Parts: sequence; C-alpha cells; structure tokens
Amino acid sequence: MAESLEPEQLDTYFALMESVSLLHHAVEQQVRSAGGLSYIQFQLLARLAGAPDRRLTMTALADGVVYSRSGLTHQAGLLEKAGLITRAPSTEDQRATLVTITRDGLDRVATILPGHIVLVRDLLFAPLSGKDLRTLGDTMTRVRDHMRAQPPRSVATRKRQT
Amino acid sequence: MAESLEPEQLDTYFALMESVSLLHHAVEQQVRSAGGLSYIQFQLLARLAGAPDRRLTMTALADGVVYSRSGLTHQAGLLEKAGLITRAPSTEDQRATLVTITRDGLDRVATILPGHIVLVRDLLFAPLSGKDLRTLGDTMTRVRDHMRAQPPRSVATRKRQT
DNA sequence: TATTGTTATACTCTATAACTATA
DNA sequence: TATAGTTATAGAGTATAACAATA
Repeated sequence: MAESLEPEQLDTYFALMESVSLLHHAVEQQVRSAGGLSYIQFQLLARLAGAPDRRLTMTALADGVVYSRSGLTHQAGLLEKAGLITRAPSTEDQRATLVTITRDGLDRVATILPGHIVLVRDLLFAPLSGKDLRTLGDTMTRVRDHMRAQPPRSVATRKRQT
Repeated sequence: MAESLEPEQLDTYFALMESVSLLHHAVEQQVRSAGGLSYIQFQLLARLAGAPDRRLTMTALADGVVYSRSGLTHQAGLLEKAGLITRAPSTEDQRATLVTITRDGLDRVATILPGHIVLVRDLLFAPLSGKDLRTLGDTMTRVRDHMRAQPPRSVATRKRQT
C-alpha cells in the first residue's frame, strides 16, 4: 500500500458516497411523503419493530443511527409526542429508559414499508445481478463490521479526559 | 423478482446504509478538525480543484452534492466569505455565476487531503482485497449511473406545473 | 467514579416561495 | 416562457455542556 489512495480507490470512494447520497435523498423523500417521518425516525421505528418485545433501551436504540445522546432524546421526544413510541423506566437498570413501539408506530412502519421497498429495489438493485447483490452484501457487511470495531463510534462514547 | 425485497437484499441495503453512515460521520469529523470545513464544503472545493480552469457554474458545481439551489447559494456564500472561492458573472451566459477556487482554497484542500486519504483507507479499504475493491467500484459506478439517470435528481429540476 | 438519560442552547443544514435578470 | 441565481425565512437536525439519578 502506498501513502495515497490509488485512482481506483478514489473512484470507488466517490462512487460509493455519491450513490448512497442519492439513495439517501430519495428514501428520505419517500419516507416523508408516505409517512410524514424523517429517515432517522423511520430507522428508529423499524429497529424497534424488529427488536425482541419491540423495545430497546435508548442507548441500544441509538447505536448506529444517531451519534449523540441529545439527538436521540430529541427524536424520541418527537416520536413519543406523535404517539408512535412510549418511554418507561427500566426495572432492571433504574438509569435506563425502555422505548417501546406502539400499535400506531407499527402501523406507520407498515404504511411506509411497501413503497420503501419498491424504491430501494428500483434505485439500488435494478442494475445489479444476483451475483452482484451477494457480493455487495458480503463486502459491505465486512466493511460495516470493520468500522463498528473501530474505537470511537457509538453514542456511548463520552468525552475523553483532557 | 417478487413484490418484496429478499432478505438478502434487505441485509445488503442495511449494511450499505450503515457503513456509509459511519464513514460519513468519520470523514465529516476529519474534514472539520483538519480544515474547519463541513464535508459538503470540502466536496465543493475538491470538485472545483479538479475542474478545468478550476471553475464551474453554480449549477454544475451543485450537481450531486447539494440538492437545492438555495443550499448551494448559502454554502457558496460561506466559502466566499472565508476567501476560499470567488464568484463572478459568466461572460458566456449572463445568467450564470462562475465559481473559482482561490489559492487559499487549494491550500485548504491540500491541508485536509492527506488525513482524509488515510482515514478512508483505514476505514473503508482496510478490510477489502484488491479484487473486492475493483468489484465494489464497478458495482457502485453502475448504481450511481443508474440513479443519475432517474428522472428527478438534479438541483436543476424545478417545480412541476401543478 | 462511570453510566444513563434529559435539558438548554446554539449552530448548521435544508427547503420553499418570492424575486431579479437573462436566454 | 424557461433558466440561473439570490434572498428571506422557517423548520429540522446536531452537538456541547451542565445537570440529576443510578450502578
């Protein structure tokens, strides 16, 4: 490896960032027009919908979606005010807040999901073969796991002492 | 193709979005701490640095980076106030504004770039083989071109008549 | 002493609509 | 009539620091 990115690496980096930027912009609009939510809010609900007992602690919920604690508190406040989640203190750890998705929250996800799936299929998967798909999934899973393993990544990371 | 996403497609979509989200967050911080710019501002400068004559019209500059005209005007205003670009009316088309990167702008890009490259290499490319890289580049280039070809994508797109 | 979560606050980004000017 | 760009403004997201409560 040299000290700079090969042209091939640079092209790959740019293609990746621009593709996902375009995809992000498109799904953001779909989620908002179909369900009146931001993509982040949709991701939080979708994560809760898939969780055991349909609930998670704030910290677990934030992981990978939101990068600051106050950001999550803000989003949770909005979702709670909209009746899509509830918050209650955990019995196991009195410090923790358990977030549970409501029936309305599940309905909202169900409303958004069909159009979301069509959009992602048309935009992301349409130009790919089955083999491309499997390879991309394998590659990005490896990348994600690698990034997750890097030192500072979670909301749980607090200030280092100066 | 069925009417829903295969589980494999869903996993791939999630892995892709989360990887890029983590990468985006990391590069955003690098660009800000190394050069005091947002990632968007860095992308705009980098695009200008690579353009013929180091200048572009506002519309050409926005393409793929910013999704509203006013957003670009805002960013250009910030970059101009920081002395990193200049704006001047085009002689060819009196409606157009030509944006040119200044010497300071080029220096700023040069200041940010080395650390940026190291970060992208460590975060994105470290877990990939040469073959993975080429395949990913090919795949995402195809995806990007496909998305770019979709109807509503550019800042140039104005309101449809109702 | 470290962790969970909230609050307050300030800053940035984004988007719409109204507007000017040129093609 | 359509396009390039700016302005004003309002809304949404984000982050830091200070804080309370629990482990």
